[in-house]
Amino acid sequence: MSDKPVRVRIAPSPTGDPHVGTAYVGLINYAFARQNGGQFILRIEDTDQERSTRASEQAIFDALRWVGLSWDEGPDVGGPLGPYRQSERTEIYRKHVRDLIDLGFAYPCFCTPEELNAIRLRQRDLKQNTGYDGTCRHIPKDEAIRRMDAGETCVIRLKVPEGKTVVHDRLRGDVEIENSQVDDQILLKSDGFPTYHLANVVDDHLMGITHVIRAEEWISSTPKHLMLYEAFGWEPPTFVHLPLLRNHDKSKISKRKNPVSLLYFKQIGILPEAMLNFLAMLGHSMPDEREKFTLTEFVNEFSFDRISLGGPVFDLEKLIWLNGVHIREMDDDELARRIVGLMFTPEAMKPLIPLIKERIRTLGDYPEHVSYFNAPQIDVPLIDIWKAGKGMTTAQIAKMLKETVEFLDGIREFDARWLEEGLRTFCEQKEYQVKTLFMMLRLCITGRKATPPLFDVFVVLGKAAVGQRIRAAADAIAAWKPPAA
RNA sequence: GGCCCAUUCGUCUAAUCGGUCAGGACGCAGGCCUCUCAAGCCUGAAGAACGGGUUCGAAUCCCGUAUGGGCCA
Repeated sequence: MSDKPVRVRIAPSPTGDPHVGTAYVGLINYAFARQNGGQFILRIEDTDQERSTRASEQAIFDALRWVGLSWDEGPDVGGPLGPYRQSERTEIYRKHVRDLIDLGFAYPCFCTPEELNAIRLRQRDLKQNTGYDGTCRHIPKDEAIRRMDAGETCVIRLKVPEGKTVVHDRLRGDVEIENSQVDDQILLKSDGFPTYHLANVVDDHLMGITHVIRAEEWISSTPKHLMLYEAFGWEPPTFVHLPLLRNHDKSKISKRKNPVSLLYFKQIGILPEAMLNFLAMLGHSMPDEREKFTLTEFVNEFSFDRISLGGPVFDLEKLIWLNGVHIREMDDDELARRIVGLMFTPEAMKPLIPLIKERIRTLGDYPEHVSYFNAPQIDVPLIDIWKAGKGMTTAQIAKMLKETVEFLDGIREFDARWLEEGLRTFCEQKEYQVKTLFMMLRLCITGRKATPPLFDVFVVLGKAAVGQRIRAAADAIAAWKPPAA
């Protein structure tokens, strides 16, 4: 290992809500950088033009700043080795791919989707490993370049050599993988955009990254990255593959089964320092086993040697407990400021006002009308939901609610008119009673029978919280027994 | 299905040179305190995936199996 100054990075994709996993991996990278007097870099991986948005990118900046992680270089703060947005670096990737072709480590592939599909089917029939069979590898280089320059549609693939590749992982030791297991990975897509693997390696090298600290899911693609370093003649960084955060059933953490949006945790009133503190306890422990600590303390004590490799389950209960500890130990004035900042700033209150204006008679009525907006969980009156079902079994109700969440997950725009129309159509198709479903949803997300218009409440609450609450209610009702008649 | 990673109470974890009644925390149960509810304090139930080895001695090292997970398809 060299004694170059430490430079690490996180590279989130700006799709959807800012993810708790980004904060987790960010925290470890941040701690390692700070501990070693190095730099922590934020790079935006927006090569998926379809799904990336500027709004999502901004939400990542905001969420990381909210938890208290700051970066030394990034799209918004600049830096000497930018640009830090991959969509602004496509020329760099194209040049490097050109070099790879010249050196014989990559080749253009003209196979059509139909041909690729045929290859896959044939391999499946023969019970071979699936993967590109290397047809276009054998096209002579000058012919291939001529066809490519003539504008024939193609992708550029990595020419995986024979042999095996050893990944030196800081936490797991040497991991050997046969190169025959590695596909001739696409490096550059036919639209001229790079894939993750290429962009990642090129950027990490050009940005002087010394340690790639990322989630375990990347370990099996590391051989591809190593081959690229080798092909370019670059020294690879140290790889550190962190355990993956898990749902309660141990699968990789996902929004279907767990709240994962940092926006959600903020909304229900998790303190940013508690959020970070909690994440720091997953897969890592302090030498004295203390559970409450600050970011600075974590930076001082963090060590790769104290990381445990079993994928930790994200336990919301414990997060809420820890948050309570932080609240109790907080200075009164500070706590007051935090509550005001969360609930009573003009910006935070504004969306709630139209919903309650015609329902309050004194200003003092305000709190009871908005109490469910920032609640971490709703005490769902199961008996009322059951009664609203008018004879439906709890299993039927749970099924209906789950289907509704799935429907909501797929909805394009989370806006009141759109939601109502969508759900009415949904009821028609499924032959559910509109009134019944709407009352149940009201009970699920607010715990009450009387509320402002349902879909206005949906919009203010946001997609993450709505999905979370309905899911929780569905689980609760499924496990509940109605009273005997 | 192929490859890879992992495996200590339900959950987060400790014990890093093999010797511990396997410790702590969340949650759960019971109790104390108390106008209620929290908080706080006390007590309790709860764990080494399984099978082989190595060793005087294994949670700890090795092998196999199982289970979970990830990636690719």
